[in-house]
Amino acid sequence: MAAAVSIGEFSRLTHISVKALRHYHDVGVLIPARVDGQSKYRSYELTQLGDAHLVRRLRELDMPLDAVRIVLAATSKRERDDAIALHLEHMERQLTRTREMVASLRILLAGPLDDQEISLRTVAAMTALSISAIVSPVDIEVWSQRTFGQLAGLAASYDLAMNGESGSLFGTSFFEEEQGPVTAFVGLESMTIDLSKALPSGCAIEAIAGGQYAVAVHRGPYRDLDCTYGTVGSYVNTHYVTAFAPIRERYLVGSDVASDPADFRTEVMWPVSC
Amino acid sequence: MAAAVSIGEFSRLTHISVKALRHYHDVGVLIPARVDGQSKYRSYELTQLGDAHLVRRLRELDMPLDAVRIVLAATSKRERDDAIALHLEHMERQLTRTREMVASLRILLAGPLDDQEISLRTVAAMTALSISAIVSPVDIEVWSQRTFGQLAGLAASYDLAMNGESGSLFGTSFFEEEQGPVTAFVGLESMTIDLSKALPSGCAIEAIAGGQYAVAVHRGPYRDLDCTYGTVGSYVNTHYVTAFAPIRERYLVGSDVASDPADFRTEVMWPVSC
DNA sequence: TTGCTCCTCACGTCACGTGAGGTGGC
DNA sequence: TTGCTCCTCACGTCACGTGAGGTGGC
Repeated sequence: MAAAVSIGEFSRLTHISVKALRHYHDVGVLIPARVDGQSKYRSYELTQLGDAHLVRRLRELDMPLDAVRIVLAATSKRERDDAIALHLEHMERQLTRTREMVASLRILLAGPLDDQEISLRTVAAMTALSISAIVSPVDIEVWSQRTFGQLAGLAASYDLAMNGESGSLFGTSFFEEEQGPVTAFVGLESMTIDLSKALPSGCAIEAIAGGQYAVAVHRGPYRDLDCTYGTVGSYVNTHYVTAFAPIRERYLVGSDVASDPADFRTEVMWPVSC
Repeated sequence: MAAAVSIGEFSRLTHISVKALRHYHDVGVLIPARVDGQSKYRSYELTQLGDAHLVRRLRELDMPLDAVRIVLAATSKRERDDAIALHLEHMERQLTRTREMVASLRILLAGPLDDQEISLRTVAAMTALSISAIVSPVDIEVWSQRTFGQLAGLAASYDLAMNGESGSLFGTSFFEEEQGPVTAFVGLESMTIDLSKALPSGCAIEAIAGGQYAVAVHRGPYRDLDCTYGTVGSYVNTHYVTAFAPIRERYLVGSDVASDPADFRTEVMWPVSC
């Protein structure tokens, strides 16, 4: 039987506050070895120190308590390491995002971009291979990467000739409610399409509607798209009226051809009512 | 008079959710240019886009809304840049902390440290120059840096000969309640001390009590002190009883002599009841 | 007129922190 | 016996998100 200590002593041994320890007990992350039935005093065994030190580190890295509980519950060392590695990857992405945002902030503070050229364009309908889903802005970059990869793969395996166009449609709730319908599509050569093989669920061959759009080219990483949205949308709101249709992006230069996000070029297409 | 748009359109123009925009209105961060008296509909002017884009970036960088409000309220560009620079510095520290914690995690997962030698020591009282304050663990590193700098400066200007000892005392609430009394001290040569000049408030020449301690040397960054605390404290709890006295740290090798935290050496002194 | 947009509560989330008020153990 | 430690609520914090239930404008 290992030696047991009070919650206060355990706090000093782990550098975790007493309030936090009680909370970890409540949510089942660090359960005291014994709880006195009468006084409700908690006692911790010294063998729990390892877990506690791990919890402190994971929490410092902002791992959610649910994930921490899973790590501690892992029976094999391999399982545990995997769960942690997953979180570290998540943190990597976070760090990248932060770095990008700092860069983006510096650009914004440096002053407005050069006047962006805005043109009015009438776009015809197009046949395309598409995948749609409910996506939220925080996930959009990863989702797009994956989805355009899938689209290319599908087009190849179904022998569909792409016409080089690629774009996305965004339902308004994507912006207004932090999650909404997004359709990623690649245009197809207008040709007889063999659908003897059924497409996997979730993707479709469909007509992407045409319409009238105000268009500006966004240069740089996707993080800064809001500025170009502001420019194009301001223009439309000043001179025309926003039409009731999804906002559209058209990818001219993306990560498939440029390695540096600074070189990306994206057309922001804002629907205009005629 | 600039063109005005609805909250939904402003959301699409800024990539800020409608709920967030309403919240920013409530807390006075982004106030709509007009609010209809009857319908309570908010309208935003296109001139507010710049502020909104800035808010989005600052929030992505986790700047608190109170700070964001201050940035937007800044009248001069210089004032604004200063407020932002301050936050970026804060983020730098955050990133450093995260990197350190990842490293610390890897060490912890690599397995337990070599058996640490624990010795029992009776320490005599010592005359010291000290500064005390209520500090919380998140601030302790910065506070210690500053305070030991001050102590060295004071000792020099008051012609006090230091004996080379430096350490800190931690009240239990420092660990248990995430904030508590901390005393940083440097030992003085026992000599006649000239106190014709009064010491600045907050610091004192006092006797640091002696006592019996279990001691182990912690090697490496301060982030990992919890492990050594666990080792020493476990030892005491297994073989003795923790005494009612502050926990003490003694700095053998710190940032003044070593540039790499991996080379730091710190004695953790756990009070033992005799 | 129908839907869509917008509105205001009220409450939930996450990981604790902050007291208040009370008990147990040496 | 006195203080100290520990206990359990209940509520606060921060920045929104989640409905519910209702109104306004084209």
